[in-house]
Amino acid sequence: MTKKFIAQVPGFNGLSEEDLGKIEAISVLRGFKKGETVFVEEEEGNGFYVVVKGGVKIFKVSPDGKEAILHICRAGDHFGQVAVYAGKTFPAGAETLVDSDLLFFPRQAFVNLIGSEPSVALSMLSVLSMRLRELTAQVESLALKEVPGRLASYLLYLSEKQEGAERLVLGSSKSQLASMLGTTPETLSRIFSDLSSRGFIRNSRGEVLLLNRQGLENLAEQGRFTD
Amino acid sequence: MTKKFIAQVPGFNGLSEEDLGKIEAISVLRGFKKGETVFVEEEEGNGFYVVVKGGVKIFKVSPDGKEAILHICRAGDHFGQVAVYAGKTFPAGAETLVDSDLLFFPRQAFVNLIGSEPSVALSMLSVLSMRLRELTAQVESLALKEVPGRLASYLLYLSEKQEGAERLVLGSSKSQLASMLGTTPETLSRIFSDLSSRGFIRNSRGEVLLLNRQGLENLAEQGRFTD
DNA sequence: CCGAGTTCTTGATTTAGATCAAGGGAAAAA
DNA sequence: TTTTTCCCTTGATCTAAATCAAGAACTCGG
Repeated sequence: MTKKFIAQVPGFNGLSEEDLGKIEAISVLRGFKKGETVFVEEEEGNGFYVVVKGGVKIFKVSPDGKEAILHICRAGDHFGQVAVYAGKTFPAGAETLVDSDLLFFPRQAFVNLIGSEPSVALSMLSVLSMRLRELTAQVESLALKEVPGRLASYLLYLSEKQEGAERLVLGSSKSQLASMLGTTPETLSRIFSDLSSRGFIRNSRGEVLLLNRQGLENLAEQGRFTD
Repeated sequence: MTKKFIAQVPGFNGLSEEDLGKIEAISVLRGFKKGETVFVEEEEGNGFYVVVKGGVKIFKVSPDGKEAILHICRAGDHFGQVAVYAGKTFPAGAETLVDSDLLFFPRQAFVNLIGSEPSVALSMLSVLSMRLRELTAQVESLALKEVPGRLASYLLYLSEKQEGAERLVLGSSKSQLASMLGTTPETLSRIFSDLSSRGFIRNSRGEVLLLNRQGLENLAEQGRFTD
């Protein structure tokens, strides 16, 4: 039953029936209510997770309570692997945004599996590499782009994830989005209305309509308005 | 001859003599002059590198010429692996900072090796995971800390890499350091003199003396001055 | 359908840091 | 040594974005 799901998870797809069976055998399904903590930063990690249903934010908090969201994981996304392969602690915290089902993979069992199934190892290397690519883009955004440029990049990224749709679902509150882009809700709100008045987007109830993709691409590329 | 070196590379150490021999067999040693391009962003990657001697900066550039340095690789560091395991292009550019010797590992040969040697696969997962942890810290710094906090974090990180020394070698120009911290040379210079006048550090010719580790740790943790 | 609690927007003000603009010093070349 | 070049520092100004402060608009439980 979960095997059918596992066969479609990025990083597990393309694996043999046999591999899938072994993966399923060691996995544990866990349900979480909205707002539950999956793990906290610095916690010892004895396994990693894959989202079956729902959403999980991966985040860091500063001593004065400000939050930086590193990633929002959706169905099919892996998280918490770093603690499995290196060090032992999670580099960030994880909390569900909505009621969610997660598959848990215990560390030792999964490491054993990798040891005997090179195809699984290669898949995991690929998953980690893609995450690395995304984090690289995030550092680039924060270091080189102004907030409007970061928002444009993010909207285009979302559109890509949603099959290139012009009408896209934000899937997170504006405040959370602000935390992902390294800014505040106030600033983000102003930039949304600026982009709207420029005719780049239209924005209503958690949905955004891309009206000028070219303009957004330019803004994302340049990192700021060029006029 | 390179085998001796390989045996000490993080990610390869701890492997059997046999594994090391196979790794050596597929590696190619390449020499680079200072300032040479190893690869450019978006280039197709047909392998990855390990620094034997020297230093390599991994960076992104914005259209208006500003540079964000993601990492400076030193002896023993791996780079360019993302292109081997996922996608095919390098997510950032790489250029030598000094005359450098690099070991190159061709994609297909290395993937084959991983397929037959699970221990190598686990080592690579560990290397990628550590990189992920570092990038996570970088995003946190950029999103949550002010420049003085980022500098403090970086100095402590360097000190750790240099066996906890109080006197540490920056190993890069102030301008490069500014690019690593997501700021400008002017701002960095001001912050160096501020930290000096507060008695936190002393600074001369590429060396920094940590005079108040507690103060720096506090600054790094808080992300800014608390007075 | 209504009220309580969020979350979002808009406005006024402040501020960290970028930018612009000269100097000053150390290293490399001559 | 002297000159050239590059990098670093210091100063003055400007600006993107944070912060502070109300309102307005959704959301949800009753």
